[in-house]
Amino acid sequence: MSTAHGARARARIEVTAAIKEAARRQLAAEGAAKLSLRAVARELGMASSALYRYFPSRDELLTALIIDAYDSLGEAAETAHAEAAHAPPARRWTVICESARTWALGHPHEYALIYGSPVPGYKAPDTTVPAASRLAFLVFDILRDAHRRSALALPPLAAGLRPEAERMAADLAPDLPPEVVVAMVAAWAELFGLVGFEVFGQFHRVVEDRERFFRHAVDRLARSVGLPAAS
Amino acid sequence: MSTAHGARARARIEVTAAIKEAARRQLAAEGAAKLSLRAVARELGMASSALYRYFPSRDELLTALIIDAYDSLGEAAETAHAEAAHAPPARRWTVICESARTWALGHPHEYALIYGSPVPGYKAPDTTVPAASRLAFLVFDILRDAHRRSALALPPLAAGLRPEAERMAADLAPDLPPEVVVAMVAAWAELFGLVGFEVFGQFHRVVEDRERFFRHAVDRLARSVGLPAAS
DNA sequence: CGCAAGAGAGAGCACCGCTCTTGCGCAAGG
DNA sequence: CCTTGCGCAAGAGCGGTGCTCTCTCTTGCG
Repeated sequence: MSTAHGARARARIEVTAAIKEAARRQLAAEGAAKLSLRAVARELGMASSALYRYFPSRDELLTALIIDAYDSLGEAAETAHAEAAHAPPARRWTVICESARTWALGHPHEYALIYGSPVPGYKAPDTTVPAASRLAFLVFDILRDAHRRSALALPPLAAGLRPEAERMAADLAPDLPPEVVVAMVAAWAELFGLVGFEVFGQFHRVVEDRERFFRHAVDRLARSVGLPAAS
Repeated sequence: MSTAHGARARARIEVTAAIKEAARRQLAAEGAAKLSLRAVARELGMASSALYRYFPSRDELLTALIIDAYDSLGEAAETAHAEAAHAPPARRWTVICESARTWALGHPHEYALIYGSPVPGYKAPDTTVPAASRLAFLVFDILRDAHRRSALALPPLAAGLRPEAERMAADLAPDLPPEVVVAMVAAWAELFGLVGFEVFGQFHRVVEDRERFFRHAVDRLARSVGLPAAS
């Protein structure tokens, strides 16, 4: 089905890639809301209607860009993490957080696409899930590793939250203590709160030394999920 | 100039309000990106060009909606806080966080407007700052109160961050310890990470008992800024 | 080598933000 | 009371959008 049996198929793949590339360029320049099929077509020197041979709608093109964005972020984190693979868990957590921040700052519009306000009327298809999960896998791996070495302090857990915590753990990481899973999910959301505030300019005139600030906050997040202090 | 000398001025005020209301309705239905002057005009039964008598551009209308959103959120939080004015600081923090979450869940599109991805090509004017500060004032008041009662534990602060911490404290709350200011700003961003993830659907199939989860996370945030445990 | 399938072009629909001009009607001033 | 000036709405129009439909022409597969 896929593996280029034929020049036709190969040309199709190339044009598809060119479209995505032009779209990504436009995304970076203007943002998702201003992504325009006509402008992409103009840039490629083809009629706007011709694009519909490759993407059935603007939304489908957006989906492709979303998946690419998740993959780009995931790959950035994986690469950064690989270099610190043998560092202590807390250090690996920091590395991942910082690579996420760096990626987000370098690709603000793509970040907005995946962690910003959802595009109204657009429902992300399940196709995006695997790409979106890459980062999470990485983090849970770190926690599992720490847990295996018994280097994980159990965060406190409100009594009333225990059933939900156990449900979440069963779904996400059955081999980790529910306390850790809950703390991790919260830290996850909080991490993207920090990154989002910075990327979206909410720290303007508030935080100046953002790198250090982020590093500090992420350190404290690590502690909140039970990862021992380290740097 | 302003104070209703004449039916003319009053009509103007009413029409302005009607436009904002219709726009808000459309915002809730379609999102900020799809907010269209023509649709608003259609809904009000007037020519699209007539709207420009009231708002010089779509962006100005957006600005008005943004200010209203900040005010609406601020007022919700102030009302909730007033009812708990004499509770211990940690409780007041919880109340504010929960009112912010409740407001955000009830006004997702307005939330996206002020804490989501920035609208491309739109630069928020300084006019929005006062409205945006209402919530922050409230929180700093709580911290000041706790500090006055010596009920504030100093959060740890990375040595390298101290200069920045002192700069931030001087800018934001000179009467609070820099450690607390830094922790508060981080908690602030983290809070909106939690709220944003919930509002934008990122917790779908991950967290089910979101109310309790949020409450738990916010409790831990309180502790992270030095507010003593309480409920 | 013939021909169906695929690719692109172009016109057209309904919508968008925004501008400029025109003309109506209200309200205050003489 | 009448008139005049101004606030306001409307309409046409510009350049843009996503998307559809039809038509032509190329191309590479059987």
